[in-house]
Amino acid sequence: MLTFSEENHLKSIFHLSTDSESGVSTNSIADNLNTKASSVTEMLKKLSDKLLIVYKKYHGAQLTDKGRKTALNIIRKHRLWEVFLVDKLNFKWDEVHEIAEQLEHIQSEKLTNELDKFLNFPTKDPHGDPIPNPAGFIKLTPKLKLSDLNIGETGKFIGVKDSSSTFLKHLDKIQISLGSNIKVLHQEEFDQSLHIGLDETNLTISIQTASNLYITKI
Amino acid sequence: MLTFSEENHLKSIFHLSTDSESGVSTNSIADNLNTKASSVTEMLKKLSDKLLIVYKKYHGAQLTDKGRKTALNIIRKHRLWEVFLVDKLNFKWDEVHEIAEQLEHIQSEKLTNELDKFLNFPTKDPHGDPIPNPAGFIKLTPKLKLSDLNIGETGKFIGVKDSSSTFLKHLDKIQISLGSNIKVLHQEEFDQSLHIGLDETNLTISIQTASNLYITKI
DNA sequence: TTAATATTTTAGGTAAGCCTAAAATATTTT
DNA sequence: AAAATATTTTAGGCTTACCTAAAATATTAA
Repeated sequence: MLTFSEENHLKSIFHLSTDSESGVSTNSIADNLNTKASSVTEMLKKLSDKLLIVYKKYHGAQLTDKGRKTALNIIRKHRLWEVFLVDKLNFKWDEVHEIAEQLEHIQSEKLTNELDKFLNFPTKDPHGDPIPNPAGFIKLTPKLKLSDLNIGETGKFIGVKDSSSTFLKHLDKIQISLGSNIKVLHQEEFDQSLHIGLDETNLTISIQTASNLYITKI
Repeated sequence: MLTFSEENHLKSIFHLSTDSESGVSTNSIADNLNTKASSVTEMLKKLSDKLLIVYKKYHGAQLTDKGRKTALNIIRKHRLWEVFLVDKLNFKWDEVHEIAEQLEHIQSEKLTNELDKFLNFPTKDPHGDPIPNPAGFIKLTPKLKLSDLNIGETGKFIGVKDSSSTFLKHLDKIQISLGSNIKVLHQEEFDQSLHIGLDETNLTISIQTASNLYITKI
């Protein structure tokens, strides 16, 4: 049985691992969890003792198989609860993160699996992120951003990099939603903003927005 | 924002208050929460500082209005989640308590109220206990036990005193369920066990069982 | 390849929430 | 109403999870 703090550290290490291949740095975890490096060091020792990570002083942390499975189970719960909140309880996609952060720590394998069944075995959460299966398998899709496309190319919007409420509300406002097909028409030299085609309309989005949209090429 | 431990103490004081009118004793709270009297004393001071209870040294604790509202909100969440687990996720009534003990601490007023709506505003949990409304109002029914009936009287089974998994499974086994009409036919002198009529059949139940069944006279 | 800088760890401190044992107070019995 | 007993509080300790500041190590720049 892990504490909330231990679970949060594992989750953080998992998320930061996908970006960088080698060990996850103490500072990056501290930033991610809004805590201090010294606190993270302590926790890394503890997680290492529990065989959830491999930790070499001054060289960051990497999840063991056991640690990765544990992290994925927490992420599974987080994402299933998000689906529940949006599909069943009328929450908007920008309102669910904080609540799921709490719900992801509820311990009951039966609960998780019954919830999964009740929701009809969803494969993605409301932000387009894949939901791990009970065995800890997750279907990772290549992380191509809209800002990576060349002029003239079209992508299908499949997920967000930044899932903050602020960003999600911004997308709602400009009416970009999961599944939208987006064509890159032109890029401004001055500020790299992109003119895009979305359904029947054209609009301009900032490079900051574009680099937070995951897409697949069409 | 209260800690889990503070919430659990408030809940405990609420439950113990219904039995005894005056202050709830330190020891009874300690027993209820599987902790020690000295730990409870510390917590009572804290809750008193936060104006959630009135606490006089050596004379136990009583909830203030604020404390009672807080306790009832936790109980509301607990019971709504129990309904969710049984009605939507196929849990049995003896399996939900431990999970609801975790879920009751989730903080989100919107979540609680949307859950309530999703469940169609239930008034009772799976054990027959009333669910407080959002304002902290609860409909307390007089706690008459089956063992209080006289020979020949009939009662409708509306709730359990002991909601342990062991007891609930026992009721399942002898096929007594919420709403059953039970007629007291005869009492054994030797061990006070009761012969009862239930639907078309007769059976014998121990006095321990009978004194854990809440009923209303018919 | 040494010096400057950045990162990480260690050392030592705090608050919450638990504990045991001893002291203080209440209650019950004689 | 005093003695015996039970309950509650206080005192002092422990662990977890934080923190700051100083020391150690790694990385980058000159």
